[in-house]
Parts: sequence; structure tokens; C-alpha cells
Amino acid sequence: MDIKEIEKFLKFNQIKPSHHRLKIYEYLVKNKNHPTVDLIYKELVDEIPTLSKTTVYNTLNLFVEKGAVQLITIDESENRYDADMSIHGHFKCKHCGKVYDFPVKFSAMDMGGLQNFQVEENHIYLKGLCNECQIKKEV
Amino acid sequence: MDIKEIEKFLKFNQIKPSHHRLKIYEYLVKNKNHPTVDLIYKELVDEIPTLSKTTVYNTLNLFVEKGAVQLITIDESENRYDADMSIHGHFKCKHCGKVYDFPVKFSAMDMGGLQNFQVEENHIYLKGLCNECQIKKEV
DNA sequence: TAAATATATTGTAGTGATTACAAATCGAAA
DNA sequence: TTTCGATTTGTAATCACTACAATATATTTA
Ligand SMILES: [Mn+2]
Ligand SMILES: [Mn+2]
Ligand SMILES: [Zn+2]
Ligand SMILES: [Zn+2]
Repeated sequence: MDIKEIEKFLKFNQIKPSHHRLKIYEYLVKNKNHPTVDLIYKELVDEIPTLSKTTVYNTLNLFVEKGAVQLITIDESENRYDADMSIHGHFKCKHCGKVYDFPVKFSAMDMGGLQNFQVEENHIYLKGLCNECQIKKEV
Repeated sequence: MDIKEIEKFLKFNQIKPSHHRLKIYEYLVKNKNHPTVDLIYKELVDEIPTLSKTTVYNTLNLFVEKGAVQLITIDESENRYDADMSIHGHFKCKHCGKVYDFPVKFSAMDMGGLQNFQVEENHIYLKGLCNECQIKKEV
């Protein structure tokens, strides 16, 4: 996804593509880490020295509101963001803190008990030890 | 689950069953709402006038640490707690805010992509409109 | 182009949930 | 009853996030 496509995508989602907005969305697309506001700010402030953390908050809230980005509440104290809007699961390693994506067969989640509930968002969060961290511990 | 059973349960999980701890755990078991710290405090402070909010925080952190209670991060700004440790899903209504339980066929979540990851916690959160709130809107 | 208007960004102060910590209280032994 | 460790409390601090007014930037109008 190059900058022209990002611009199109934002416009399509009723978001005026300002320079900061382009850069923040680009960051999310290029780094499929599931960053916090603080991380996004720290990573971009060198390239955009005038960037304010408030702008990062404002921009991400706008993206979520417009449905361009999803809010991930896998952490208990900090919100994370993901440009991948497809239904997929997240695994957070309790040791290294990394958040991994994994595919989800969604048909399986049939919500047996809840008839006539209208689902708008799906969040599937697992926590434990990632492959790499297990190997390190075994040594 | 009566008070004697609760005492046993806490002891089994290496938690000394003080009066406050018993009451807080009892609250979680009897009210299967998925309360925030603030709600638990407000509901119990009449019965236990000396109760401090810090104690509610301390106690819930202890419960989670000992594996007696699970932390639910379905909200983006407040933590919730659940005495039901079985694997089940949570649905939060965006309109009334209520958090419902629903059964989950866990076999379906096979984590295709992530080989050799050790899963310790499962969180399945859905958000949307609950049955009752849909009916109200249709009127 | 220049003035007028709208929109985006910034900085600072405020809020609200959570934690740190030391003092007070409680409770089980000795 | 005294002692000693654990629990509880109250207060201050922290940290993520928001409110808001001032400034800067972009867009429209004349
Ligand atoms: Mn993802
Ligand atoms: Mn539940
Ligand atoms: Zn890891
Ligand atoms: Zn509802």
C-alpha cells in the first residue's frame, strides 16, 4: 500500500488525508505490530518533529470512529490499534509482550445462548508464552 | 455457593479468607454481572462502611494473581472482573453497556498460524446491540 | 492574489482509573 | 495480654487519555 493508495483509502472512509493522518495510517500498515499511542508517537516524532501526542490520540480516535482502524483492548492499561480490519485473533506473549495475529474460523463462534443479538465487533484475545520465549526458557 | 464453600475455595487458591475478601468474592459469585472496581465498592460499602476502594483493588489483584478470578478487558478504560473461570465469551451491548455471557465451542479456535504457542488465557469479546436494546429501537 | 472561513494541530491543564506507600488496625499465636 | 505478621486504610502519586482554547494550516470566496 503506497501513499497514493493510503490517501484513497482515507478519503473512502470520509477522512481528510492530512500529512499527519497519512503518516500515522502508513505507520500502522507498514508495521503490523499492534502499537500503543506512545509507540506510534515515539516512532514518528523523529520524522515529524512538530508532532504532538494529542494529534496521535485525535487521529486514532477519528480512524476508529470512521471504521478505518480497530481498537484492541488486549492490554489492561493501554489501548492498541490495528489497521487490519479483517476478523482475526490476537495472541499476546506474557513474557516478551509481542502481539501476534492468528486466523480465526469465525463460523464456529455461533453465540449459542444469545439469540437475536446484533454483533458489530469481534475480539479474540489469547495470552500465554510465544514460541520463541518458550525456547529461550528451555535453555 | 455459601460462605463456607467460598472460604474453602479461597483457601484452596492460597488466599487467606479475610472478611473483606469473602464479601468481595461472594459479590462476584452472586452477581454474575461483570463489575468494575467502582461498582463492587459502591455495592458493598453500605454493608461494610469501613471498606476502602484500595482494598477492592488489592483484593481483586490478589484474586487474579492466584487464578481465582479473571480480568476482563472488554472496556477500553475500565477493568472488569469475573468469578467464572470457565472458557466462555462476553458480549457487551454498546447501547445499555450490559455484559452478557455466552458459550464458546473452543475447539474451533485452533490458532492455525501459531504453532507451539502455549495458551494460558482465552478472551472472546463481542460488541453490538443486545436483544432488548434492538427491540426498544424498533419501536 | 488577498481576505475570510473552515479545519487540523498543538500545548496545557484536567480527569479518572490504578498504584505506591506508610500508618493504623486486626488477628492469630505465644 | 503481649507480640508479630498480615490486612486494611487514606493519601499522594502515576499514567493513559480527554477537554479546550490558542495557533497554524488549508480551503473558499471575493
Ligand atoms: Mn492484528
Ligand atoms: Mn462471564
Ligand atoms: Zn514471547
Ligand atoms: Zn443493550
